[in-house]
Amino acid sequence: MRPTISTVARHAGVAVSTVSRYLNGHYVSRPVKARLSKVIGRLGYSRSWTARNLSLGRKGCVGLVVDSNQSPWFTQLLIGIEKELATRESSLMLSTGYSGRSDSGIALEWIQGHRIDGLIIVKYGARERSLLAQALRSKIPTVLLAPREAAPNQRVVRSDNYHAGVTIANHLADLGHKKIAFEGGVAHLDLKDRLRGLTAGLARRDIRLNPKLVSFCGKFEPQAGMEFANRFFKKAPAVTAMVLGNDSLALGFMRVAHHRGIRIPQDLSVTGFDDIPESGLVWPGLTTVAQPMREMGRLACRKLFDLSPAATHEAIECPMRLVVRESTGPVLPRPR
Amino acid sequence: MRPTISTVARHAGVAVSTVSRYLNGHYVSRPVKARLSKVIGRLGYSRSWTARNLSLGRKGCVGLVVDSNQSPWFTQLLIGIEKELATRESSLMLSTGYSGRSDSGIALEWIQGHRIDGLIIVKYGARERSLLAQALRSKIPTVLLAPREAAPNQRVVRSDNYHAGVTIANHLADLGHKKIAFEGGVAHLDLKDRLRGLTAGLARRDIRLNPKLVSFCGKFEPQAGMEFANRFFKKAPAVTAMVLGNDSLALGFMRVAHHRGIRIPQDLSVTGFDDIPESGLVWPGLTTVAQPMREMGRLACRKLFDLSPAATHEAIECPMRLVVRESTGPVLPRPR
DNA sequence: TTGTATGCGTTATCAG
DNA sequence: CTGATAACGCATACAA
Repeated sequence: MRPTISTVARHAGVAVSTVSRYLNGHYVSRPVKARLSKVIGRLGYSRSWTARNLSLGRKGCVGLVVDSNQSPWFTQLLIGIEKELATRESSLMLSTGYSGRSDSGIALEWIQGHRIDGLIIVKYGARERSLLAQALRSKIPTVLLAPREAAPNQRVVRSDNYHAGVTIANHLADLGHKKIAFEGGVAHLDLKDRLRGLTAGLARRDIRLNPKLVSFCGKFEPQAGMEFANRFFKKAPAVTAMVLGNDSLALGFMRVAHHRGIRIPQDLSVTGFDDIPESGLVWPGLTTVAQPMREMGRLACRKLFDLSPAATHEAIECPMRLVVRESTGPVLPRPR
Repeated sequence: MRPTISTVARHAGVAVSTVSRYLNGHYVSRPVKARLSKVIGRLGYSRSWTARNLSLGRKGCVGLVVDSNQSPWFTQLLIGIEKELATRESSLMLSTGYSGRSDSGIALEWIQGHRIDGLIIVKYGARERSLLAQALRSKIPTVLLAPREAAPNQRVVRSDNYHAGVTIANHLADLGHKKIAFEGGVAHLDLKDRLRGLTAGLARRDIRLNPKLVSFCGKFEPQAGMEFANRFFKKAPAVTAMVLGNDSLALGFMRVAHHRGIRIPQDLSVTGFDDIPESGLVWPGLTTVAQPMREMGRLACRKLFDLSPAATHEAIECPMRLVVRESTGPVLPRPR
């Protein structure tokens, strides 16, 4: 039998309420304080969170919902969240969308079972709509981290995709590129912003992004990047730089390029978005724009616990940082 | 105010105990059953896990402790664990070892705060010793997933590293390799097993692994693989195949190889262990031996809830699967 | 400053 | 089959 608060009370010869007050840093006389400290140490007592939460009417847990295929994103995000959560005596409950089902069942049960105080949904999209609806109905604070689609009047933390696009535009323009193609993957909010930024950034440098060289293949996986690459190289458009909608696509694209003997960046510069760990691992390393996942995780927690009305109205936009590696280079005079 | 069990009882005109019995599938008469079903649906009632757990004297949560730098491993592992946990009305609490501290503070608090029913420690090593000790003291069932060091009489799930080594040995021998080098990274239990298997497997094919070509650089990161590669290529030993202790090292190694113009696999075959996602993403793809992480996660949960004495004595060893990609090829006649 | 009493939402043990 | 009632371990008005 583990010692409970009443065990402590008995051993110290006081009432449980006194112990409770002691534990919560309220009024206790010096001598009693000393005695309790001793008894607690001797018994190795510590509070039961379950009981404490029940009494306080809270859960001491926040839920995190994330698609299972986001592995690279993931770790950084977790670190940020955990660090912030530790401050709040709260811990993390996790659900990856493992089930092939279209809804996020586990998280729904969290809500219905009153197991969480708040919810963070990563990359909110169609599959998570019913989840968000349920959270709203149950009045569980929810923040959308890098949502894929708009959700009005919600707590949102995202990265500044528009300026990321501008950044890529400037980088490529600086290197002398004028013939540029874009393949975005899935036409989500984020991706549209990236494209808008790219287009605007290039325009500012008097470069026009040919609409015929802009596409969305509808997927995000490296495999999709490979398939796109095969189509792309078959047509072999006169292009000196290829902008992919994210790093996964870009890595798949580069893999095929190597296979076909295309030299990067001499024959073709390639860029991505996100800066997943793999991007620094391949050769040539992928030039990309990094999302500050760790920071975003941390901000998501803050916003979750921020009950001011402003929280649900002002989205936080984190700046993305250009990471120049070897996959981009100056335009060379000789043709491909 | 959310409906509680007594709200339901009142609306249905029965006692709370009856509702409880209904909820847990015990004896209830047909008419009452029907009435309760209706009332619960109308009220949108569902049980409070906090209260339920308190009453049942359990926590409804298992803790997962994992080093933060294991990202690739991670997702697969989580999927396996979650799937199994869902069966047991239990959910997952997560802690990555973010803090630079040598102990795993968050998990310690879980134990002390009685927040978890069980604990899974991934890659148990020196940093987790105090955590395991605490878990034992508190009698919290714990399973060690792919431990780095031995821990007698514990629940253990690992992969069969010895046979993985043998598998690599056979693969290379089949391709005609005789001059083989090995760099293991950190000399953990797993790595020693891999080396033992490799050595034995090669010996069975009458190939001797030259001890001078066996090393442990003491790290596991791609960066370490890169540093090792630089040293390796400076000495340029007469070797046709390089076996790295894990995929991260191998990827770092290959990156430098490319950079130096070494052709893989024509000039040098390279293999790793683990099959992290990146290994299939680079070109050439890395030949490696896959750990069935998903399955291991699932087995870890099973073992956690298995209270038979056998559980703590027989370690589960999962077979690893050879994944042949482009980084290995036959030995070519012409020298480097 | 300390003790008493009550509530948090369930489950389980009893009688009836 | 059903209904009181006592746990579960802690927090907090309120009274002393």
